[in-house]
Amino acid sequence: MADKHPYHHGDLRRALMDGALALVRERGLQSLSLREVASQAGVSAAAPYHHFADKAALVRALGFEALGELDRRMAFAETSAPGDPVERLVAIGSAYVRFALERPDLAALMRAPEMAEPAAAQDQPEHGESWERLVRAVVECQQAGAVAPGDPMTLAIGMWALVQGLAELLASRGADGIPGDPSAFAESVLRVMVPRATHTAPPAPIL
Amino acid sequence: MADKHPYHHGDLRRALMDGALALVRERGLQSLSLREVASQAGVSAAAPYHHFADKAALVRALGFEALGELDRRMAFAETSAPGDPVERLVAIGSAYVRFALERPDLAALMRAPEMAEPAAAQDQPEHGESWERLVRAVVECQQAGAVAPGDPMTLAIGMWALVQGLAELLASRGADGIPGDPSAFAESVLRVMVPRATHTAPPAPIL
DNA sequence: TGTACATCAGTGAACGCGCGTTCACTGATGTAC
DNA sequence: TGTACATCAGTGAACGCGCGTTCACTGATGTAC
Repeated sequence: MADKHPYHHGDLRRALMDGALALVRERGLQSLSLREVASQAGVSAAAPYHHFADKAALVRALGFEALGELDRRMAFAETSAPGDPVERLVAIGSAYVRFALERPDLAALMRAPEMAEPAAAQDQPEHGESWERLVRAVVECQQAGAVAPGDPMTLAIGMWALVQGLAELLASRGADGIPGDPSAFAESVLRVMVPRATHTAPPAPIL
Repeated sequence: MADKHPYHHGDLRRALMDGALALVRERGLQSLSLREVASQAGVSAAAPYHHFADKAALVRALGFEALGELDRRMAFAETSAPGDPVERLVAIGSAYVRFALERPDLAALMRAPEMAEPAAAQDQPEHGESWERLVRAVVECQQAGAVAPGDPMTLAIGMWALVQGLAELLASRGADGIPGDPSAFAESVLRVMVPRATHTAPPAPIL
């Protein structure tokens, strides 16, 4: 049991997933190779097939883990700023951007082509819980009169797209010409871009 | 000359680029293969090397063409709505989304990893002209008092991210649950998300 | 107008590579009696 | 406590594949005299 190379690995499935994650992190999802993952785990090229049906299954398993991690972060953001729905919306969006910047490996896996295949359909719908959190935040902003009225879906899709675009932009172009911390910058962009209510004035003395 | 298979192709460079474009369109950038492009053009696998230094050079050539096409579309959008800067901004953003939805092949090539390599640095900076057009439109909106004041770069990056995120979202998730034409939907999202001026009231009788 | 020759744009065969996956196998483990 | 046996999780060799790229080559073209 204290042997350095026991015949049975112990938790090869987990080791393969961790190794794959490291590989994606270092060299990108495109150059993820099942053989390399196996050899990095000190195991033959055939061994992974006792734990995953094929390479796509490994990628899918990682993708769902990534979705879970994103959701954990967004759930935490949802508890912030209990009194201010706009700040909460910003926090939720900001959590997405931070997630994508800190864990580009997970962000890539989450959006892997394998995740869109019918084989992945047995699990999570659409964006999972995270999407619902965002919609909820938008609706609460509208109820507080802080954000433009209208179809909340339209707004939520806009926010989702914004946040995803920001993540990609900041990740790829690095911090070219952007002052300070990229995710702080993203938050300030988010704050500006939240579609505030224009026609419904602040609940102060106007009329 | 009227021979079906003349020894010299005529314009092999162009034929290779067109073939590659078709391949990317059909099966994605990831499965673009130089050998297949060559054989599809009816030419040996070595022939492309008389026209491109390597595969990356082909991809880069296509990427720059894609940037050109995007810029052509954005330039056209810039001429619309001469009296209304917000509508012009929406039109420019909308042109990006339409481009990405109509020509996913070009959109992918434009963002290909090869475009970020130092070898591509001898050409276009950042996003080329297109980016300047967007900044210009944002500034004009601000000058007209129609859009939130503040650093125009922040706003422009927000719009760019939004538009890119929308394109990706609509392209990948198809039109799941989205009514009507995706690019029309994108335009309506854009219209809602343009950060209108809130504190500076419309230039009407207030004080 | 004709010929010599440099240049260009192809060919076809081969290189070495890493990949996902399959197969028959074997060593280790755990359970039933 | 000991033994028989089913099951599980590995091995190692091989399959066939398509890839980017290099090489020495040859056919076609165009130019100088």
